[in-house]
Amino acid sequence: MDATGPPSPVTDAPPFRYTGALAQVIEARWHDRWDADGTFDTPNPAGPVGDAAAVGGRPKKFILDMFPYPSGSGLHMGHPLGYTATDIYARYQRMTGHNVLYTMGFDAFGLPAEQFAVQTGQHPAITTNQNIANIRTQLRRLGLSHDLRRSISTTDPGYYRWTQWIFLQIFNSWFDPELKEARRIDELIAEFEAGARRPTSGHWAAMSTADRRRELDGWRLAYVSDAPVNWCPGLGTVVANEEVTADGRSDRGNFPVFKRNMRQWMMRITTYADRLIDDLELLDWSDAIKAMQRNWIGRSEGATVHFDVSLVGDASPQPAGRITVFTTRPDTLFGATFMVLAPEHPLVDQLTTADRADAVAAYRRTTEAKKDFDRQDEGREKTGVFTGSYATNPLNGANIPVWIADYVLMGYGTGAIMAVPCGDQRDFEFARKFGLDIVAIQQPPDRTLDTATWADAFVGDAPYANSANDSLDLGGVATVAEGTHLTNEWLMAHDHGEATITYKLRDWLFSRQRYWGEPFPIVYDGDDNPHSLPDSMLPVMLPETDQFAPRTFDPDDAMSNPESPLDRLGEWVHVELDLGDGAQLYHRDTNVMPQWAGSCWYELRYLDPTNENDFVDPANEQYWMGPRTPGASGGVDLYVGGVEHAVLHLLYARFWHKVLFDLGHVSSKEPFHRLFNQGYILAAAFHDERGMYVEASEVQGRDGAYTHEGVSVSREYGKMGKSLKNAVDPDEMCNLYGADTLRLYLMSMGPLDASRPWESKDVVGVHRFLQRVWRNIVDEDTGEPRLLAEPAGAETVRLLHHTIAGVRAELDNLRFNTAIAKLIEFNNHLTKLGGCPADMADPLVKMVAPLAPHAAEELWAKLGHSETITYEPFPVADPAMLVADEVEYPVQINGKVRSHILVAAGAPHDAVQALALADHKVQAALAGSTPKKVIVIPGRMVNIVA
RNA sequence: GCCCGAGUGGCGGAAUGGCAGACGCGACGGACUCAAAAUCCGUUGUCCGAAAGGGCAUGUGGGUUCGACUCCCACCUCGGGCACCA
Repeated sequence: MDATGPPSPVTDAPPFRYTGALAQVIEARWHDRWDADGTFDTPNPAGPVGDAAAVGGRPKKFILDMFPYPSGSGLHMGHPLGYTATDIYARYQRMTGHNVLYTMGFDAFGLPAEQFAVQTGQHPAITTNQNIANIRTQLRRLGLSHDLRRSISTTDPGYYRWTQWIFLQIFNSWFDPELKEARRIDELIAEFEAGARRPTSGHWAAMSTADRRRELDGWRLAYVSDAPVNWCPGLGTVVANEEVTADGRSDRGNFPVFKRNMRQWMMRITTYADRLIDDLELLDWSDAIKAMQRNWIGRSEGATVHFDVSLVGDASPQPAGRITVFTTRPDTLFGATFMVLAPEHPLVDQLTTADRADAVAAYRRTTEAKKDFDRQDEGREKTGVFTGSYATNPLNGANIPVWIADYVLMGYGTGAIMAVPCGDQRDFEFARKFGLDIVAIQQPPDRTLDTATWADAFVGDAPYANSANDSLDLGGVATVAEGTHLTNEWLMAHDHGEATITYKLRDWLFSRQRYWGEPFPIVYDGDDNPHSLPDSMLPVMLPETDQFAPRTFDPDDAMSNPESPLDRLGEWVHVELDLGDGAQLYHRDTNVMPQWAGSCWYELRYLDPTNENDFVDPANEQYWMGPRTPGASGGVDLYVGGVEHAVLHLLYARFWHKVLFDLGHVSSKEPFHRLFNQGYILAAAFHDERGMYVEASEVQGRDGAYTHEGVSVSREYGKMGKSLKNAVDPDEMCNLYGADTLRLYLMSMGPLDASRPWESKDVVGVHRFLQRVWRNIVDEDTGEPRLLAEPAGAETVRLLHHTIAGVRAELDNLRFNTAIAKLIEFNNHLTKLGGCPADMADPLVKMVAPLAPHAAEELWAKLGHSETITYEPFPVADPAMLVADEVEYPVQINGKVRSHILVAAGAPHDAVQALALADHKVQAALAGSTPKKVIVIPGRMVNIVA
């Protein structure tokens, strides 16, 4: 590749020139100093690291990174990108008087550590700790101003004790549909006992203990369910919907995933669907991420409609029954000319007539053979079979055939649809293929009502036709919204349906058959009823074993069954406990929690990392997270991380936080008030003729042609990483230039939220900048300060204040690239003066400090200061210095700049106009003609309309 | 198909509706050097021109405006997300 080498070993360079080598000496010195002094320790209002006096009246800022998974290959360049941004912001906030909470933890449970452990035979705890130690070293090297006392790892029993505790909070809660919030299960029991609420079936007083237990389990926010889940034999575990790719494979390992009914833990996240959507309004997140979350939750308003149908099943002759469908267009019900059920719909057996039995069975076999993702291949020709049964259209009494087809999915809505071929393209195609009726119920512009002439379905507002019965007439209705409203009222009044909202979001599958995760704080009695363990028995420690490999299967063996590694540990599984009814035998839950569990609440533990009595002291939570104004969300002030967590971590964490809020454990409605998604780092990647990637750093480039070991290769750009073999190691960059240069380069590449291509040859630009700042202040031969004795002139002072105002504005808005550009401009000006005037040095170094903290600390010390620069006040621009005595106005004629005039600042409109018209270039351009109009924008420009 | 976002020099990028191209890389010229690297100074959108100066330029086509990279409409291209979602 075109990577330039290091600034080559300098033999005759001045001894105190700012080189990569000197930078590393300086940086190591300040890392030690910061550690020794506890420079970045941040006081809490309460608890072990509490110091109310130190907190004082300062405003707070909680600045958070998405914590890393401690991979064996260490940090990749995307980590320093986000971490540098938050560090700069944190340092800037400290210099503007804020009490800043900024630290880093490790999301250390999960599949890769376990898979590595299986490969090497080493316990995952050992490799995890080694990796964490390695990454700590890397983070330290970057000069990140973390409060190290607050660091956590999700694998630490002192941490996962509280993950288990929060799980039990959720387990022992239910969602009150009227109040739309979680409440303690005790309160539900009290409501049942008082008769204030009726159980789903029966009367509480008359129910057996077992029935009561079942009833309560049906309300819990965490529950065991025997529902269809994603079973991945290749991984040997079930996985969440969010972990299955669009083509039906596991996002880790890329194995096939099968829908199977299995007994698993679920979390009732669906009860929070509306709040998860509505509260997005309170958040300072990008529209893109908000849209992704809304899209994933998939709220869809419409109606359920019940169709009477004759059931022909042979079990017991059923005179009549009902098929319930969901539709977003109840107003088109008059046009429903047939119905379609998903092939696996439970009513299909009963609906299939004897003469259709063979055809239906054959069709169901073909669809079963296909995996979910094959069925979602859009554009595929529609397939389906008639069941032999008919339903009645409730609006017009029409007898309409009931079909089954795989374009209807069991997993959405009710698994059945009313087909309105005139108004739905899929139904239209199906009707055309199988010769079913298509009745127009709207009069589209440019079409006749004869649907035989239609090429496709019509969707939109248009006058209704064929849409009236004795009690409902859509004749005069103009819009879909109004038609929907009227139809819904009719359905309600005639007991044929009601307005309904459905969601794409499913409940969260929360158990995994792995070893390296949090054990469930749950035991089962002899009847397999789950019991929560009391807080005093937490943490449930992950048992020691050397058999941590999960049982995996042939990736295509859909009928295999999961076997958790913990199942094998009989001595751990079977326990005698006294849970209040005397000592009894129980067996433990042998699942572990998914990797997302630990990251659902880690920001809260940072607030109070060593608290043994509570997951966080409420006083600390209120101080750091609490809403500052009534109705606000509260939460972390700035959360920076990659967009890849848009619907996984960010949805799960919001859900847990909301439960904790409802139960009164936190004062903030949302965990992350402001979210900023950094862009990806891209880099050139090279592949040979076979499409195999080659190590990008070994590629030679000449005249736009590239070779690797003599073989011609092609260039492309892609996300920097191992898979494209184009990774650049942060440590390597630190070795070449020092951490400050790497930080500046990462920040100067472009806006933080944009993806940007890494170009190693460009790094030298910001390195030269630091070198010039250094040289303007320090003598390269002696290492002593060499400031210009004479004070800065008016122009320099004015530029300084412009720079201060600009840099502040850029840092406030995370626009680090332009902040750096403004500093370079100011420093270039000083360079032209021949050095830094004595009165310019302090403000310059302070402005550099958040961006390049090590160099700034060193310069600050050389300028005679003994304290760290960390808490020095950031320079403030003098407004008086921002206005010039004279302003240069561009003078446009018809929008094109023709001349410039110098005008005293604050000159009146007429004077500016007169000066502009008197300008000789303007005179020449006007050539004697009289301007039609002259526009003067004060302080900006003049435009003459000729 | 739907939902986000982006198209500006050779490259990364900068511009509250007000002088397009800040800042950096690269390139070119020069200084230092025996030489090279490193460093420093200068030039650098493009076309015409010796110069002064002028023409053309922010994906394409329209529009609003005294004035548009910026706002509106349509389209094209690229990136990201979702998708037989009823």
